Amino acid sequence: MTAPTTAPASPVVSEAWHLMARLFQSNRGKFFAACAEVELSPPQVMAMRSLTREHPIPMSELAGLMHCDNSNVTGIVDRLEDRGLVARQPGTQDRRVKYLQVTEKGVAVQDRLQDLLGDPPEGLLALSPAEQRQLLALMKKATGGTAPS
Amino acid sequence: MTAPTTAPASPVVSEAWHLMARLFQSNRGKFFAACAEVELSPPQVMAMRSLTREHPIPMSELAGLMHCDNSNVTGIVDRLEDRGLVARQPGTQDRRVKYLQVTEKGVAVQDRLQDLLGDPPEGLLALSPAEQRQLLALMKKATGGTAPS
DNA sequence: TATTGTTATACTCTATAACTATA
DNA sequence: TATAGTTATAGAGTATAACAATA
Repeated sequence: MTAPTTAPASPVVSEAWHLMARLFQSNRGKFFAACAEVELSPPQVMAMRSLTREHPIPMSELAGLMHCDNSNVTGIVDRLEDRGLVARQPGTQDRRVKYLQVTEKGVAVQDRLQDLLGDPPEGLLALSPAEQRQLLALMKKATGGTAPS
Repeated sequence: MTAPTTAPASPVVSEAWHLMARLFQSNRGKFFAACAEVELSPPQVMAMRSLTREHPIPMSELAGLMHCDNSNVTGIVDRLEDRGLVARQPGTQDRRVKYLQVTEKGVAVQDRLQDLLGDPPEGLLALSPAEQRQLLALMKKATGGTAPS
């Protein structure tokens, strides 16, 4: 990993990336609307979207996913816990770590967020079925190296 | 616009969108690193990325682009102006509006940010030239409806 | 001694409402 | 009166450092 094998970006893929970025940018309004809908701040929503009912993770892992410090997560989780959306569970092996358990109420919020945010932006729906399959194949290849965690 | 003509999302395009979102998510680390590099906060970086030297825009337009209130932009622009990256220019026609002019120093920061953030993520570079052209064609179609402003 | 999560601090972001200066 | 931007205020996010409990 010391020598980045990164091929230089061609103008073609650079423009494609730029347009992809635009697609995301134009989708941000939907994200803020969803935050307002569930009455959570954007970081709180990102936290809820990072957690799963099946696989509780430690505070520090959530901090990593959110690209912020452990100390920030303390406050964010405090507020989510105040609302009854998540619960801290001390680990059985290492009692320093606290696992984040999504509550029933939290799962309902997650489902609502999925309804609000899961659908692709309209631009993608304009693609024909064949083009949609093409796009999926390309994205599978592009994310193939990225482990699905 | 009252009857959304949105076709229901197929599983195919939904999965494609999900993978696109993952590509963006895995790119966020680069964004925060770029913020640290230029010593600006994420909102300040977003503001700098929203402005152009050639086409100054009013404060309120920047607020719209950033999906936040005018009053937030006041503080963000205050700090950018303190650093000499932008300048407020009162409009000649309507002296209430203030146009945001990027300074020389601001352009340098914009160029640096483009270096740090303009390149596509590695996953896209793994695509063959033919696939890259395919992706570009798809993105052009998907963003075709979205006016380039 | 090292690590997980919390607390303390200072600064920034955010929404809301009240204000000013223009129009 | 309406609008563009500012100011005031309170709550939330953020990085950093110091700290407690545990390992």
